[in-house]
Order: sequence, then structure tokens, then C-alpha cells
Amino acid sequence: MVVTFPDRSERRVPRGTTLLDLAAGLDPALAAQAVAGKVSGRVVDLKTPVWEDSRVEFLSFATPEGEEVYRHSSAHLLAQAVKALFPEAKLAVGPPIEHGFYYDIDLPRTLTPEDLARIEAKMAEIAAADYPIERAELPREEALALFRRLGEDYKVEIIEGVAAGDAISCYRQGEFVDLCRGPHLPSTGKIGAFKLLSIAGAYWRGDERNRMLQRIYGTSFPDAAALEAHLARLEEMKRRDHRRLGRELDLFSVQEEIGAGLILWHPKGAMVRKVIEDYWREEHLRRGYELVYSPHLARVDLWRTSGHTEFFRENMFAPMGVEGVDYQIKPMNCPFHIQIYRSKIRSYRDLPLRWAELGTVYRFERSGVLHGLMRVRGFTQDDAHIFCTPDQVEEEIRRALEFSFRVYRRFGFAEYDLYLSTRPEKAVGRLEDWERATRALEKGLKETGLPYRVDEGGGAFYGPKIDLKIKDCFGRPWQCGTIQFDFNLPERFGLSFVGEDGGRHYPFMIHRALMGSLERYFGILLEHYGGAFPLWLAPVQVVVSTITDRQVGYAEQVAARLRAGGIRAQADVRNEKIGLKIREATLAKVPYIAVVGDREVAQGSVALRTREGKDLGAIAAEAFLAQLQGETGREE
RNA sequence: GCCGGCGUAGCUCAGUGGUAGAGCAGCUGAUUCGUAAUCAGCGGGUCGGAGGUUCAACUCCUCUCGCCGGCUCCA
Repeated sequence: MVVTFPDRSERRVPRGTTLLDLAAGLDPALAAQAVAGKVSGRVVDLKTPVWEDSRVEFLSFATPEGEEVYRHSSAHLLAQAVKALFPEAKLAVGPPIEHGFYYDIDLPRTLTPEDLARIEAKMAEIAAADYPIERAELPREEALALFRRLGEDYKVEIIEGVAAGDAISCYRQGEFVDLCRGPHLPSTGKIGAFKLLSIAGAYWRGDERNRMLQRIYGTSFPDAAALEAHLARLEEMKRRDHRRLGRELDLFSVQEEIGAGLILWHPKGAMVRKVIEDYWREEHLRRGYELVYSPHLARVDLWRTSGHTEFFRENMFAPMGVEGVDYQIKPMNCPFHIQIYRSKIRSYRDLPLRWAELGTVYRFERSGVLHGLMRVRGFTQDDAHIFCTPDQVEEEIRRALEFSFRVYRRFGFAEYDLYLSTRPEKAVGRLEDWERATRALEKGLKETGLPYRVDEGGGAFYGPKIDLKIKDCFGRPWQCGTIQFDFNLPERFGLSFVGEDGGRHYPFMIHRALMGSLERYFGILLEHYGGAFPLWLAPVQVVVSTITDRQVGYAEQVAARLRAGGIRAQADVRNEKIGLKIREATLAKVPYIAVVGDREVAQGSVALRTREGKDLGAIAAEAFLAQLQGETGREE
């Protein structure tokens, strides 16, 4: 038979040759690197024999599929070790995940961090023993009997869920057998470097009514160096954790006395937020938006009309009675903007109306899900609602997308994931409106030239949407922007505009956010930049530091001059050594440190140093101001 | 909300039933100094909160609040 490789080369081999033999025959290095293979597009074990003419490909750890196989086998290695140490353990599921793997296990007792070390040692033993990993397929009934005998209740449940008639595959390595679709590595010795990272609770099948299992997380790599690199990355992520930087840089705090999930913005954090807000407002005004403001609460009747009391109840704070009328704190801004729309008759000539508000909303979130600035109970949305005619929809989408990218670029985000979510089964609104809106979204996405994914039926019941996820410096995606049609609220509130024909028409309503939540966006920025905000965002842009008391007057004068020129400058005139001042300013991640000693006073200059430790030499104070103004200036 | 872990000075953390500690930060003083920590002295805690066990509780038990890691959902 003939096998064809991706480079179109062919090779004649006997029927039944395994991929492993095939690889070994081609190149021993290839065989050593391969973790799985692909036969006619299907990912399979290397031990799979090939029986007919096929396209064959070898997958190394460097390929996404290869990585999955590798991590999947790592999960099995973990399971085998756990079963060796805890024979009573019942295995649930153990899939590969991004950057690692986990296994959910029902154990007689809670694991401790010391157990992880023991399990890891056992894993090393099993890997060193290099047990061959063998696949076996058995009829459903036999598989059921096998796992019943092993006491693997969860596996039994899984098999029971498999369609009758389908063969069940198992993998055996040494004494250990696991129900698994595969594919897997040829032997346990292939797993080079691994580490168990954490233990956490997880419900069987993710359902909180089910039993809580123990989930062990781990990661693995072909060699120790790659594992080390990954662990170093995790360390770096920890160092950049926004909660840690928030405290170290004195930006914000969350306090028990205030309440969980409620943020206090300290002066420096508030300064960064102010800069973000100013930029946001300015850009909106330049793009034909108008700003609106709305109150923090409204009568319950409003939320009833909007449907929030019905569909969003579990996320809303309880109503409060005032003079016999119930009020509720807002979880969203839209009903207010709608009421502004309704305050008078709107003509097609008025449209589109683009209204934006930095609206602070409050949502009840279960205590266990709160997380720093990323998941809170009170947050400010950079909300906007666009009311337009059906004819204007395409143009508005195009503009909203263009606007989003512009803003993300300004904040240093160059990569995005784009998602289009279409009509779900249960939906409100006219089908033709859905189609028109979805077409407009799709057209807008196509025009960007960027790839996007379609989530069929993933839209909200009230309209299709585009979600924009930005990627931070670690490549982690964060959903921030959204462009979302709403066919529900205009209907509920009876919105209309008078058309050219003098008749009443429904306007299209689009919800649009760029950053999502200011709190969360700030947290993302903080981690993205590791606390070293670019000059235009830095809460303090320059510290002017004296060397001795003789320069105090001059330093204060320079700082005042910079401030007058619109620069956020502070003078550090403490009676401390210059080394200390530089250290502190550097740790505070202030972009520029301007040192002034007798020489600088005499020359009317400052000696510049960056937070990265670069010495920029002496520069005239006025020239420095001009330079800063240039660097912070608005992009066109 | 659920499972597990944690909660000691502003921060990071020692302290396993018998008089609460360290480093950093803070304050006071000295020092007037050229690119990441000058020196000395001093103050600072109802050990998250409430209740219980005990002659005695930071330490053991119960409840509670908060934080951390997950589970479900999401900005």
C-alpha cells in the first residue's frame, strides 16, 4: 500500500505497518518527536496500523493536537499514580486543557499539598518504568462489566451515556486501565517533564447538585526546560496580578468594611481612570456621540417594563421602599437611555442617536465568584446605545467596529478574537430584522479583514451580537467589547420614530461597549503593562528629585512648570539620598525621574533617567516639557 | 451558593495550650550625599468577628465575615 505525507512524498510499505514503524523507517528523530499521528485527517495512536492507502502525518508536541494527546496521557499518568496511592479512588474525567491537564477524582479524603508531592513522585516512578500504553476496544456490555468490577462508578455512568452499539475504547498502562477515547502516547516514558499545580473542588459534570470531586491540575512538557519556562511564566503572571499591583502601587483596594466586590479607587488609580474616561469621552464626542447621565436607581416599575425583574432578577439587589414606592438599584443603563428616547417624538431626521454614558451599575454576584477588579458587584460600564433606522444599521456597525479597534490599539492591544453570535431557538423580534441585523454584523466583520468565529444560535434571545475579546501580553483573551442588537426593549417600551412616510416605525437599538467595565478593563491594563503604564496613562509621569536641600526651590519650580504644562509631575525634596529616591520612583513605575543637583540648577536643566534604568543625560527643563507634551499628545 | 485552603502590626510572614515576634513601612533625630535601600532611636496588635471548652486559648471546638483556588454564569 502507499502512504502519502503532507509534503506530497509517497512511500510504499506493507499493509498493517504502524505509524511508529513508519516514522522510525523515515527518520529516527521524527519517531522520537512524534506523539501521535493523523491518518486521513483522523488523530490516532502511533501504534495504529495502517491497512490501506492513506494520507499520513506525524504530530509532535508542537502541534495543537499533539499537545492535547501529550497532556491527555499526562492526565492518565496522574490517574494511575493516584490509583496506586489511593486504591479506593474513583476516576471521573481527565481531559487536557490549555497549558496543562486535570483529572477529577472522587477520593475518600481531602488531598493536601503534601499529597501532590507524593503523587508527583509516584508519577515519576511510573514514567520511568515506561509502561507501554495499549488501546483495546470492547463491546459496551464488556466495558460496563469491567468498570463495574473496578468500582469506577463514574466511568460506568459515562459508558451508559454512550450510544448503544458503539464500541468502547480503553487504554491500559501497566496495572492501570482507563476508559478513554484516546489517542495516547505509545508509552508512559514519553512524558518528559510534568508538575502538579493545584487542587480544587469541581462538581461531577459541572453541576452543583452533583457530588463535589477533587480536581488535580497539572502541566507537562517534553523537556524540563520547557516546563521551567512555563512555570516562570506562571510566576510572572503572579507578579503581575492586578490585586498585588493594585496594593503595591496604591491604586485601589477592596475592603471588608465596605463590602465584598465594591472597589475603592485610591488617588493614583483614580487618576488613571480619569485619563481613561477623558480619552473615552473625547473620542465619543469626536464620533458623533452625545453624553448622557442617569440615576443609580429607578422605580421597580421601570425594571418590570424592561423585563429585568423577570430575566435578571437573580443578579439584582433587592428593592427598597421609599414613601410606599419600591425602587431598585440599576444593573444596567439601557432603560434610562430608552426613557430619554421616549421623552419626545423622534423623527427619522434625528437618527442615528448615539448616546454614551459611563454608567455605574450594581449586580449581585455570588460571593465565591468575586475576584479583584475582574469580577465585582459595582462597576462602571462604558455603555452606549445607538438608535437608528434599518437603513443606517450597516454604517453604524462599521463605525462601532472601527471605533473599538482604535481604542484597543491606543491601549496597546494589538490582537483580538472576534465572535459573531446568531439567532437562538428562542428569540423575540421579527425574523427579517434578525436577518438584516446579522447581515450587517457579518458585513462589518468581513470588512475588518480579520478572522472571526460564528457561534450559531449563540446570540441573546433579544438580538444577534459581535463580541470582541482583546488579548493581553500573555495572550489571554478578555471579553471587553460587544455590539449587540436589541429587538426586545424597543418593543417593550414601544419605541418609535416618525418616518418619511409620516408613519410610526420601530427604531433599531444597538447596545455597544468598548471596554465593558472600567474596573475590569483597568485590571486588564494593569496586568497587561505589569503596572508600568505608558506615559499618557501613568498616574505620576515625572518625579523631580533633589540631591541636597540646595535644590529644593529649583525642583519645586521645575515640577510646578511641568504641571502648568499639563504634565503630572511631583517634586521629591525629602532629605534622602538620590539612590533611595530613584529606587522608590522606579518601584512606583514612574516613567521619568528628573534628577536635579547643583549642576542642573546652574544650567536650568534636569538629568533624566527612565524607570527602565536608562540614563538620558541632561536636558533643559523647557525642552523636557516640550518632549513630554509631544509624547503624551493625542494621536490623530 | 458549593468544595478545599487561608485570615497574627500598613505590607510580607514566624509563633502547636502558659507574659505576642521579625523584616520592610511609619514616626523622631542625626546625616546634605550624583543615579535601585545612610545610620540610630521610638511607637504600633481586642491574633478577622462572636460564642464555647479549659485554671489558662493566637493555638482546641462551633458559628459567622472576608480573602485565595476551583465549579456554574458572566463585564
